[in-house]
Amino acid sequence: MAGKRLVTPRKEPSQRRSRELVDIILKATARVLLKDGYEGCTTNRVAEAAGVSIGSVYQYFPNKESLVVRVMERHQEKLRAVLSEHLLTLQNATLQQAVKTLVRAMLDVHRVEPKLHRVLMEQVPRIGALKALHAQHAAYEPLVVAWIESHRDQLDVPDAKMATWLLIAAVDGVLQRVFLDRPSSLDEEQLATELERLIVSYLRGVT
Amino acid sequence: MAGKRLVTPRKEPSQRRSRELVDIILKATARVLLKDGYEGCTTNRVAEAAGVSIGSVYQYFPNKESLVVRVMERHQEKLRAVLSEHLLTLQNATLQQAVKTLVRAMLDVHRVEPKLHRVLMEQVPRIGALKALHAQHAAYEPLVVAWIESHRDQLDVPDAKMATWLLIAAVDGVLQRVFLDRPSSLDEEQLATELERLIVSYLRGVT
DNA sequence: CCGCGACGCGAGTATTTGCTCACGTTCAGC
DNA sequence: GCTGAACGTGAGCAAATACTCGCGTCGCGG
Repeated sequence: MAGKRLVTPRKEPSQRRSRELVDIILKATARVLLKDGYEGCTTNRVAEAAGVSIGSVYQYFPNKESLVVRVMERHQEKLRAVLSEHLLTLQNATLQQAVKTLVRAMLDVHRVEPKLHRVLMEQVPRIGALKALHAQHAAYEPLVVAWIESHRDQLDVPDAKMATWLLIAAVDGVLQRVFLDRPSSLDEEQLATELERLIVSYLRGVT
Repeated sequence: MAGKRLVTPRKEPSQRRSRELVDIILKATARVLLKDGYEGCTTNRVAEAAGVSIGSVYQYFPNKESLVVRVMERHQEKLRAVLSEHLLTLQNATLQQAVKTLVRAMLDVHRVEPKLHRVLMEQVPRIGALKALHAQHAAYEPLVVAWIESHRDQLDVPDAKMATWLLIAAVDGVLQRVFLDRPSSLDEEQLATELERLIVSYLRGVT
């Protein structure tokens, strides 16, 4: 009988006023997350920050978790938009060019509302939405695999799937760290160059 | 006047019985973390799991956070022990050998109580202890930097510090991911080999 | 203009949480 | 064995939290 926790809205807003309300609530949630972190992000505080009654919040969100999940989803939609835009340009590019645009793309992705991104990555305990994030990453994998396989002659990669997984994990790990510690001494341009070197070296292989 | 939150014990256990008590409490905390996650890890539940009065918990721990912090610290002491042991062997090793032992070392590190490790990494919101972890990583950086610089003739690295930072971030990111998703299809031996390839390629450079 | 459903409100509730404190128990030194 | 300090207990408190519900308001089809 222990039903799962709902994260879907309990009522779909139909009139314009209510759709705006939902937007206001979500923006307030993001603000509270930034200001007070996840632990301090209570439903009452969100309602207050939104200038909205707590009852109104529960009209469209079944519980606290669903609020944060929706904020994450919205954020990731933006990220995906940015990434997709870049990915279009790498159809017929050289190895160097392709890697370059990919690295810049991922750096760009992390520049979308970096503070919110940081809080979401850093503080939000792993709620369901994180699986969605990994699933999204996984969605891009076949693209990269295909690209690698179509350039096999220039590369030295025994297992395209493995290489893809490894590269995505590595690059993502690096970016994660850059935007968590933000070592100010770190020049972003240099970082990009080195990341490119890392990827190209690995793909080209050595004897 | 808003004092910082204490994480140091409010009273040092002096007799043997009480020292054992502290140990029991910390082990119970770890168990509860595993079973109920961070959110579900309440002081009352920890006391119950330890078969100990809630009052006894507060005799040695000033608040809930300090419990988790101590668990993290203990865990990391173990990790550091494992890593240090491995690092001793790479004084005068070839590039290939050194990288190999390093990769194995880091894989080994993640095998110490992996379930606890996962919960700590995944669920524990970033409390003070995480900074300690990064500081610890940073502590090993100079070692690697020195090693790189002493092997400069065999390598192609413009900036040793940058390269070190990047490699540690990348490898750590990969391992993080391995032990979070645990894609069972992933052969650990193959992963180690590929990680070595990644590192060696980057350090050797390509034209 | 009317009526009804969607909308918005916020005081209030039930529960949970971290934590205290007054009191009983064990231990070490004499 | 006696004594005082260290230890251990758990009922219970103050505060916070997620969430409800009855009521007033708005807006759209007719």
